[in-house]
Amino acid sequence: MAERLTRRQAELLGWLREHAPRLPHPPTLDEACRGLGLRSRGSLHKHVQALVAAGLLEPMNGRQRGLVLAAGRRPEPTPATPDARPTGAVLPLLGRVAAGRPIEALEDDATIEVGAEWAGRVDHYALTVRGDSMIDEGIHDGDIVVVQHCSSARNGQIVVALVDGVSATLKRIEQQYGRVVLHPANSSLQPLVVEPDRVTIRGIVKGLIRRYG
Amino acid sequence: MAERLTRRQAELLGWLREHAPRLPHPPTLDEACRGLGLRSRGSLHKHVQALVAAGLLEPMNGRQRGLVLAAGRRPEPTPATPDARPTGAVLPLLGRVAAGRPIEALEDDATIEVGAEWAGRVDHYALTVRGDSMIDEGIHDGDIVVVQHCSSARNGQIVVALVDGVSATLKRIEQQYGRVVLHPANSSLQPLVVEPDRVTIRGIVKGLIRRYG
DNA sequence: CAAGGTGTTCTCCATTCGTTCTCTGTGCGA
DNA sequence: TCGCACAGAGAACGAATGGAGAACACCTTG
Repeated sequence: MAERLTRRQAELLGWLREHAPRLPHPPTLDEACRGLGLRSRGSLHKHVQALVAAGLLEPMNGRQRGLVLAAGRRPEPTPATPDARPTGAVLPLLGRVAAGRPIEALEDDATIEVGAEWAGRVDHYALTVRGDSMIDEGIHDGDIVVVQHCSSARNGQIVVALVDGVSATLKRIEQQYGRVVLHPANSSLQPLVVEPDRVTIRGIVKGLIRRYG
Repeated sequence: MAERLTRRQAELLGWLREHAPRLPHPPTLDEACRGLGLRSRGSLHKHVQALVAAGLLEPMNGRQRGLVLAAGRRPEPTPATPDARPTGAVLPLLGRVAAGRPIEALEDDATIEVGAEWAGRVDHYALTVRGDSMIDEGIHDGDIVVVQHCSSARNGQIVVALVDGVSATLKRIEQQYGRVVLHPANSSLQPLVVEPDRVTIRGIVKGLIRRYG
């Protein structure tokens, strides 16, 4: 029973975990074949049987569209990868940052799980990006940026900046003598030039996470 | 009793849940037939009986307009995903993908730690992006893309595509009848139009990770 | 009463889909 | 080199599913 999954079995399991929750009905073997790039139901069926035997799939018993993940009774925490338990980090997701508006607070204790490279960074937090003001930097609406809380920055860094205490924006910063230029990365927007004491830096963008549908 | 609903039974149930509350009377079998695109009362009736047997519909007992949802005693709790895994995941970092060149293999067992949203996705891997061919999509040189291993894609998705078995590229795919258009997201590059059998899809881009200095 | 609407049951049919089988190929270790 | 585990293709079979249509019983309405 403690059999190790083969590569293909693990791929099938991963595909099901990914797709099954979003499908209106459990998939057929043919659909799973297409999902995995197979052409033969029969081949896939062998992998299905192995997963059923491992307790990871419900027995199909001839039922059509019977490709259903076993109910969670089986702990079996993701075998497949014999990984060295790389605990990810949980950062607070503080809200949204957009051009021209303050950070909207999200419902409290929203969090996002990020890669382990951010583990232990207690001075980091995450924001959801609204708007396209940084699109030329590849920061799109809906992306999540990882921000290090920090009140100063080097020129060229992308910062969360408050102007006059409001209007949190994501901008590339350029600090010159006697003035600060906040560059949007969107050719249809103008740089903002303000006196240094009107600008508050709230953090430096250190990472970006995006998910595609 | 614990039988799973078939596709059609589930569709009928969904139709009833959507429409019944807005109708002045419970629908007749014929009305439900039209709603589901059926022509035969008899066929629909079989599905109705199955739902009655499952306790999801009130027994009609010959009553006219007797198609009534069973009283809400059956909440049918969306199984959802039983796992709330707060652990990060390790994906293999297979190499680099660029416009016009095959995937360069990296030294073996290079890995990257990603957020827990990718945990258990054994069919996912990561690639480092080289070049600017997708810059208008916000995918920059040096970014890391998370790719789901997959051999087919829907139009509009960003895929890792091989043309003639070589030249792994990151492109937005558009599959038309008899041809495939691979769109770079860079206004200085032209879309690539090829026959479907020359294109091999190696995966679908599902996520993006960037780190700023 | 007749007519039409409606639920019920039945038979017949087509397609989908799970299952099993054989055959092939590949990589790996003894 | 052989054997074995893994992987895939494809054919064939039968069960599950889904549908059409006819026939009938019951009811309401004119």
